[in-house]
Amino acid sequence: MAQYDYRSLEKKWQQYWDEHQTYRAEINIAKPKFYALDMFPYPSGAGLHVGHPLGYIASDVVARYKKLKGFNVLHPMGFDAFGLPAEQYAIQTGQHPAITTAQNISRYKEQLRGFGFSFDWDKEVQTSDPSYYKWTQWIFVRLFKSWYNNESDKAEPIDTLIRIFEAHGNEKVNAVADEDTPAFTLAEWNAFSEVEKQRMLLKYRLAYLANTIVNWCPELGTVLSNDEVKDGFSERGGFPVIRKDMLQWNLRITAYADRLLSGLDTIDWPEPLKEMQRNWIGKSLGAELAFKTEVPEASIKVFTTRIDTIFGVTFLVLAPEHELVETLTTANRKAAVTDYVEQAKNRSERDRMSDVKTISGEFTGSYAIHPFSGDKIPVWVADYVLIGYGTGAVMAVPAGDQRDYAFAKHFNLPIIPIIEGTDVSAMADPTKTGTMINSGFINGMEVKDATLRAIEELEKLKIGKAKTNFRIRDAIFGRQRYWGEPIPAYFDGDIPYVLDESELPLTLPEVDAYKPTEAGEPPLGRATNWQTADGKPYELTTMPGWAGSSWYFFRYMDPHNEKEFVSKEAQAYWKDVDLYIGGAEHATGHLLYSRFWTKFLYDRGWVNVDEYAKKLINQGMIQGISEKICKFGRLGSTTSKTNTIYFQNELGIVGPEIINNDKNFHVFVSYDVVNSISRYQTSDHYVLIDCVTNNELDINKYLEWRADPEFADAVFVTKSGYWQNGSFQQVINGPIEDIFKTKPEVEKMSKSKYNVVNPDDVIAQYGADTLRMYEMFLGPLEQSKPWNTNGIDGVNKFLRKLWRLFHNDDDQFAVSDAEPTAEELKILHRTIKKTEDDIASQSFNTSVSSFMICVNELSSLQCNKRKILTDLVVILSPYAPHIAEELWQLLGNSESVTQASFPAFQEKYLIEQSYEYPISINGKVRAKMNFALDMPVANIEREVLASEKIQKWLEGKTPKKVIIVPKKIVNIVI
RNA sequence: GCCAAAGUGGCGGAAUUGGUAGACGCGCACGACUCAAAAUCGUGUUCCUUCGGGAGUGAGGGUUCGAUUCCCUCCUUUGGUACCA
Repeated sequence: MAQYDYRSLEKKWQQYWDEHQTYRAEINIAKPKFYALDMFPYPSGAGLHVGHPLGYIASDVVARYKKLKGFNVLHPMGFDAFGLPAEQYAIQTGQHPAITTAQNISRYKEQLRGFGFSFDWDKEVQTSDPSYYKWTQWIFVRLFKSWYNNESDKAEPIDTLIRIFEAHGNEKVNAVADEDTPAFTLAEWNAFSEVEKQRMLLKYRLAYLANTIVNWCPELGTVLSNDEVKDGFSERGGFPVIRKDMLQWNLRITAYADRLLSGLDTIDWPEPLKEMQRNWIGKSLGAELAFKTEVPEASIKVFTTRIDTIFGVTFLVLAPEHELVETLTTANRKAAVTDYVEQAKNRSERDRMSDVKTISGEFTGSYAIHPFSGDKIPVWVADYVLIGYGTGAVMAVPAGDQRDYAFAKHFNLPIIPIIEGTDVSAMADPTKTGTMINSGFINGMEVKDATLRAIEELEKLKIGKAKTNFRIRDAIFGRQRYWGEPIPAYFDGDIPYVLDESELPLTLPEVDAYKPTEAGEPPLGRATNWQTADGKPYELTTMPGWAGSSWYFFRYMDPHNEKEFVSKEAQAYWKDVDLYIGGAEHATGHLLYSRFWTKFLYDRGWVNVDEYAKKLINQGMIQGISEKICKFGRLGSTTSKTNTIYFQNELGIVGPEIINNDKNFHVFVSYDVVNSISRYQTSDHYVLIDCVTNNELDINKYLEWRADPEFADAVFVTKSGYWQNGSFQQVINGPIEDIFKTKPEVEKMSKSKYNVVNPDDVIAQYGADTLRMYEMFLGPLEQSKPWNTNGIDGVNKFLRKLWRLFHNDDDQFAVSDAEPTAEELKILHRTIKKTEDDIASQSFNTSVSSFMICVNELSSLQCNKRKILTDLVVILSPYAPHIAEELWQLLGNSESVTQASFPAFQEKYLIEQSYEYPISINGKVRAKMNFALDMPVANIEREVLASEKIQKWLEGKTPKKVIIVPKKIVNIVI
């Protein structure tokens, strides 16, 4: 093999790596570890497109580099195999989702193999495998058997809570629990029945069952988490989502809100992503207080961040779903309020959001009592108050809050200014500084002091206290679906119990269909015998999609362990992820939940880290460029401005030349003439990207792709004529322009847009090494960019050039054993240094550039020195492993290049003897002069000023100042 | 609306702490080799220019001997998020 034949070469080495298990990672105490992790994919039926592997390539480069640097590298891959598409497919076809999933996984693995990744496939995990989800269920069981102790600020076994109850009741317990948890004494606890005890414990468990308002998607027949809902529609499928009150499994992630927030400061994650998580957690400091009403047992709790504005309260507002709405509504307001509440409840998320400007609400007829002034304050119900945030009720301060202001204006409620100098005649003033007025005992105070004083007073009167509120809600942990991990719980009456560890995994039962039962139960309701040995029914919902992905990074460390989810030894050695690469779209989903699970596992002592990923990089998305053509809908008669084509009538007859064609046929118009006829109805249609080059449609290819007789007579109108029946007709005088323009658009790659670029095709044409290097070369990793094959030839050319460095004109391998020259060493060591720096800062694109420069320079020096080329192959191998292996072998090495060590750059080759200084005068570069590096600054100055050229520029003036920055510049100021 | 990131040739994109803007690649043009093509190699390529030079990193202003880089105002794009009290 003499030419660079990537096809056979890449196949050969991929096989070699498999056979020799080159990338097997075993615990080795003697070596430092490095854990490079990719977000594992959901194996969709469409296979990989060129965008998916971008992050994998980057992590592979780092993994291979770290290995060369002497690290023991764990670089695993697996599959997030439970998911909706496989289930939807199963519902339609009756094929078991496990079969579809297995097929997709094997296709994915085949595709991934083609890239030459250094994955250790022995570590593979699949979340849908019972030997994996056994441990997902195990963690769920542990969550159920844990509570959150605010005193120790961590999760503890539920037994410790029971012991406290048995000794003291719950009066001294400081735990995270349901809002409605009542206080009870030791005596009361002991008097509880077993059912009552269990019901009470459920209020403390980290996995619990509760009535929750959920995002219900009727089309999908399941609930969705907040991050699965976009603008009131389901993320997958785009079906409408409504709010519904349901009994649901939840995880008490709110217990960890503060630690999830503070933990962000300890990890090296992208700042925008951290910010997203901070916003999602939404910590706000304020106060909670209760307003008494005329009904003795009904006091309204509100949360506010502006307790200083308490004297500006002129009304209270309840969310329509608020439990006190019914109690507080007076008889004469009943009809109106009930009507309003009904209407608000039935509105979908979408309606509510698109309609934020309409002000609506109803007066309940009741009044609350202002805690300080004793004034009567009307209580309203309005849907601008959300039941899901704070207490579901607000104290309205029209002077300080724009929404309250608008509401007050609309319903003619009073507005009391409470900060001196603010103007509330036209809008609210949310200023947070100034002196309080109209404010009773806090009059004359600054806002800051007023806040403290008001809280003090609330606490004294025992009607309120300072409170931290979080936006984050507990995570709903159940889906009414088949294809997920069964929740390992059963019911005795209405009390849930979890299975014992020894009974796991609770495997998915066979069902006759994958859709809900007639009675509307989840698909698991179809399973026969879905119950414990003594006949207690199992839970029918399965876990949400994010369950399996919340801890997989630990399983990779020890995937075959049947006794533990990860052994103590494996976890102690691999510890945490050193580099995690994946998309930012998981910011408030997977990346938050997995941090939560890690902290829980840490609290209970099963892992020894409370953050699992030290460093995270979000790779950008590679988008596709879709191409559209313009089709005419309705035709009339006009002359376009730029040419003489006539559009005659309704039938789609294009010009006088083809007026005799009275058939109804398709007319497409080139995009460079569309504007001149834009008053007609046109529509855009996607075109398979293969039919388009440089925004020009290949009409024959297009018709071939459509393969539809209806298109046989289609007319394609261009600037100077039209194309029909295989030939082009010119209809105007002048130069022929038969170019049919398409309109490109950068969008997400998707089947329906015909813009998917399959990596298999690119690999077949250029090879995996070219594709790997090209994806790295395309631009910064974090940035999203459209896929564009325009530059791929350049990378391929580079690899061929590299190959030729090792071969003579007759394509025979030929390297020289002569000693390298200083210049050659300089080129090599500069490249080594650059490669190291670039990998440290993840600037993979400039690294590829530096290789190109290196090879260009070496080949112009005709350098084929063994000593240079050996090191060059090693530093290139993380990017282009196949060609590197081949050249490494040709150089006479018996082991794989992955066994080599990364050459250290030597400063001595890089030291410059002299430096060419740009000489600038008042900031403009006017000349260049060479000086030895050790030349004193004073001497440089003297020589510069003495030079003729500079003298000319100075025009006889004396410089005010001469600035010399070593190895940078000489600047003369006149 | 709020939060975040980003605006540099025909294109993708470079530019350590402020120090020769446009590296590297694509594209384009010309040339060499060839009967020819492919491949390869070489030269040029921000714009304007009277060939002296001038302008130039979204717009405007500021700090500086010197600004793509720092500060202020504005514009545009892309993500995220929202009656969050």
